[in-house]
Amino acid sequence: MPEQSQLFSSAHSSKFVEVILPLALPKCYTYRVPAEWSDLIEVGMRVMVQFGKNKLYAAIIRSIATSPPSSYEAKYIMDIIDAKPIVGPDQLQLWDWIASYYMCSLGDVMQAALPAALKLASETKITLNAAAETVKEALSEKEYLIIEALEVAGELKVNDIVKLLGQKSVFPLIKEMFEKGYISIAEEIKERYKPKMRTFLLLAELYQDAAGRKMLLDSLNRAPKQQDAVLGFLQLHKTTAEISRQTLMEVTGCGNSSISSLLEKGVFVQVEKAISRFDTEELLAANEFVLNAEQDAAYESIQQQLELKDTLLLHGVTASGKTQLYIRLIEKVLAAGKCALYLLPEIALTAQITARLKLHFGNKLGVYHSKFNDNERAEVWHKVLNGEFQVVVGARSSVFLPFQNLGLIVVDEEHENSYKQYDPAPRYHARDTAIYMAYIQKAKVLLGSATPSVESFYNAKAGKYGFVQLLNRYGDVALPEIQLISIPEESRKENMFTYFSGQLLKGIEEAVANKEQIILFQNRRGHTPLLQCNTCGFTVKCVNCDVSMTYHKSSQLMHCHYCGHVEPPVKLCPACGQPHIESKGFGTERIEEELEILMPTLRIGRLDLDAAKGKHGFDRVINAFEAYEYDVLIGTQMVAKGLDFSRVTLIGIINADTIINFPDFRAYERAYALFSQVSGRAGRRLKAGKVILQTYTPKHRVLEQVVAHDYEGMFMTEVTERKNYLYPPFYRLIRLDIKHTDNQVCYQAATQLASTFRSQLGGRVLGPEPPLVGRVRNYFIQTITLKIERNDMSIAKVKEFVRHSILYFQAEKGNSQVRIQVDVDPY
DNA sequence: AGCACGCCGACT
DNA sequence: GTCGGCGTGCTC
Repeated sequence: MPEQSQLFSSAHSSKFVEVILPLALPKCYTYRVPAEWSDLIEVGMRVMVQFGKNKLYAAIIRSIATSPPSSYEAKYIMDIIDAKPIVGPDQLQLWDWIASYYMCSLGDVMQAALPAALKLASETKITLNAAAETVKEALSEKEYLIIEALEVAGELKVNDIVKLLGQKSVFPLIKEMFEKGYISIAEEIKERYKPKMRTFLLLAELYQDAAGRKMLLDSLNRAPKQQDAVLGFLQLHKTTAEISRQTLMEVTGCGNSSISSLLEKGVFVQVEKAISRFDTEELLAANEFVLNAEQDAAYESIQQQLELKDTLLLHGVTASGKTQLYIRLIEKVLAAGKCALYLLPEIALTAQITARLKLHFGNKLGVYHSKFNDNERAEVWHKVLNGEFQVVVGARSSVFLPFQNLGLIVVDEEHENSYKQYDPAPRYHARDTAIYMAYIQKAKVLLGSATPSVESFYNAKAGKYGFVQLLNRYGDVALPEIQLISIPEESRKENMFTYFSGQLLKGIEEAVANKEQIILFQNRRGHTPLLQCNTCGFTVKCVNCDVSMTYHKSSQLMHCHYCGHVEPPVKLCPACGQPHIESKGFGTERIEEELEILMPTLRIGRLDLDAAKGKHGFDRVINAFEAYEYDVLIGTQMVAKGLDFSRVTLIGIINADTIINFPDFRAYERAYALFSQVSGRAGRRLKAGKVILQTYTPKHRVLEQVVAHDYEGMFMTEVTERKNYLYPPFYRLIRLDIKHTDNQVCYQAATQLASTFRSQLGGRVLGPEPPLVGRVRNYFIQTITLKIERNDMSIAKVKEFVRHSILYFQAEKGNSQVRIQVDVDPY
């Protein structure tokens, strides 16, 4: 890399770019652009910059200035990566909004927004210095180790050396070895997006006409394989303009060597070309569906209301044909020359819905979610950018795709909490982000759900959103009948067989006899979630987290579901040494095991996070169930989401209580949604389905509402509760998690912060208190919750105050190791 | 994030 | 003494 300061030291008409770095930094940085490049740069392009000592990053240009910064000398950008911007001004405006609304840095937003292949960063590579002759005797032990490893591996990363030596600070040593001339150090950027290449064959000029072809074929009389290849080529050429080497081999069945000979003879010429990763050869004719009268009325109403309102809630019972409405609306948007985005919760992004949309939109449709690899995601990004994809179905992160003229965003299953990102910042809600993006691009938003979130339903009722209902299932299939089973009562009647009531077992038997299928729902994976000593009461906990270990039968190990730590199961109590370890509670594996014992001929499949592991694990189980290889599918939440099996007539909910009793203000809402959704899996075609719901509290109001399919009833009671206890939609919540490896330090930090907040916000501050799981991955946690009323104090002011308080707190000595996470609108 | 610098305890 | 850990501050 040339010394830039010398190259460009006389520049006088340079421009200055303010860039976003893909790091959690509180502000943006300004770099100088060499004069000869100043006409090339545009906002939204990536530039390569050096940040700090020697790290290189691809940064996004946020703004361009013509005068230099006053207080420091700006470094030069090293390169311009893009010929055209990869994000538009609308995207950058969205990033700004997210950073301020969700209280995170622009760098965090950039990390979430861009597909990995577009985020370049250098990596320090260490190689042997070929010029140096190392005298092995003169080396220290560590130097010797490194050089030996380099001789074997060729190159090492800094992290490799950390591992090799088993020590943390490794830089001084590397620096010293570099100065002695033993090694070379280079910052390497790997270009991560690679277009997919394919080799195509062309027939040489000489053989283009009939005479030439005849001569060619005659000359190959003694090489029948090659003759076949040429004949095959000519045949294909009638229908396809470009013939790849691979296709020709597949079609004619001739080998690599025949084609190589033909290339050598100059019959074929070979060219490398970039091709799309999303070949949609099988563009099937769109199957025409007709909207029924209710859908038709809904369609008209949606159109009308969207003239006046920007967002509309479509409340449609399961299987009422919402997807068909979405497709019609998207078609209309496309006809007007605009784009559409169809958001789905990650887990529901199954082949089923994607295939349906593909049928309608063919190669205008892009699919975007985390199961795709880096290159595929980057390709979707580029195709949205150049307008090839006018419709995208995707999970939450697709709100970041670089659309320029969105007409409609559909947020399907609007109530799903997986729309809220929790783990790395930005902790954004894709539904709310979509609404903001639609506002930027003057597009409309359609929220759809059978069980809308209380917030959205409230907004609809209040007239803020448009509102349309679909109250009947498509084809007038009846809603499933839900039967509550009281576990205590059945136990008294001795009608419980381990976890199954007599009614449930009978239902399973009947369904199997009718060649129908059953889904059993148990919202807990693994075999035994709690191992407890019968003698002293000790429970086996994770070494890193404050949760009990779950025994998994499949691995024969105890797993921590929070940090992934595994251990062999204990035989003796670690506290008292007695061998009386008792298994308490049950997960999907245990249900499977017990059902196998009760009904040995049953064909049972299981679908949970463990079974769905691997790239196609999920699809494999689903496909097997669909192909009737199982009678019963046992699963967690996963079985509830958007799957559609025609043979399923019975749903069993093994135990409703853990979900209802979850300590969270949204627990009832979530329970209602989950049970309704699981129930909706039953009887989607001709026959009405049945749901057997086992519980310890059959009189619970939420369960009564579930049985009555009374969404509005649930909504009304929830709204009252929310109003009384100061929760959304009446109040806004901001949650702060304070984390530290030392419980005492953590508590003190949280207390200090809480009192700072209280000085301004008074009773709006709750806590600190430890959350449900008080320690995760060796970090103790304290939580502070802020409840801010909607109409009084400006939320922006509160956020600014909180941000300042945190900044001030962390600048104090001794607080730098305290981690503070802010979660706006927590879920 | 990642790297330098400075302070401090535990070893040759 | 000095090596290596940890806390702090800064990066255009």
